Amino acid sequence: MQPLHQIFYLRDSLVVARDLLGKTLVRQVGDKHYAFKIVETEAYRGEFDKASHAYGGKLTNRTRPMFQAGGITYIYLIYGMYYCLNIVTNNESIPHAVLIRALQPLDDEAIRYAALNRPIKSKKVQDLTNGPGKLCKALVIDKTLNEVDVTEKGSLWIAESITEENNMKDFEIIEDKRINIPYAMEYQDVLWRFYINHNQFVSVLKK
DNA sequence: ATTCGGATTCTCT
DNA sequence: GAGAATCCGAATA
Repeated sequence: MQPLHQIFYLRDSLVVARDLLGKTLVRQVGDKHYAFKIVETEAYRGEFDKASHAYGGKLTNRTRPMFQAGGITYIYLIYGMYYCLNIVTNNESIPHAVLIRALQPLDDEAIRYAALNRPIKSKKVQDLTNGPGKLCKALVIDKTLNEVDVTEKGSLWIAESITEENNMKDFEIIEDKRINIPYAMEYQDVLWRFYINHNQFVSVLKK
């Protein structure tokens, strides 16, 4: 299993958000690997996207990672208590990013790791990683993993899909509005959220 | 089944 | 000082 090359990320976040579906996110701690399938994403496009933290090219300490070349993480704290994981895309100085909204554990090891770090009452496995805040908690992703290079093996990286089905893109992609961006004016209704149809780990289904 | 509010703290003005 | 790319439990219907 090899990391996706940086070329993959040097494109518009709208394209990368779709292409990341079915790919494998690897959380590496010590000599252990925990593998998860990416099943739901959202594209944020800084220049003119009012939902983006980098709207209008706004460069601050927080948004700085988005202005780097694609292939690194952008992680921020939201509502004072949850982290969100984004993958920066496009070229340097174009602040595009893809929010990872839901993951599916690919084996029992991954499930155990998630359950250990995010104890919940629910018996449903889906509830461990079916949301952007949930998956960060379950995979122990916080600000210390900000600006991590996901194109090389390390604490967090992304690989090609591990199953033939996903490599063939043999699944239907649903397009829908992004979640919880009421302040984004005309951009709150664009269909920039993508998820794998019928996947049990998706956080919010289209109405 | 759907709606509502509280938790909690970083970030920017 | 305001507000946030969320989650969960409680209340309502």
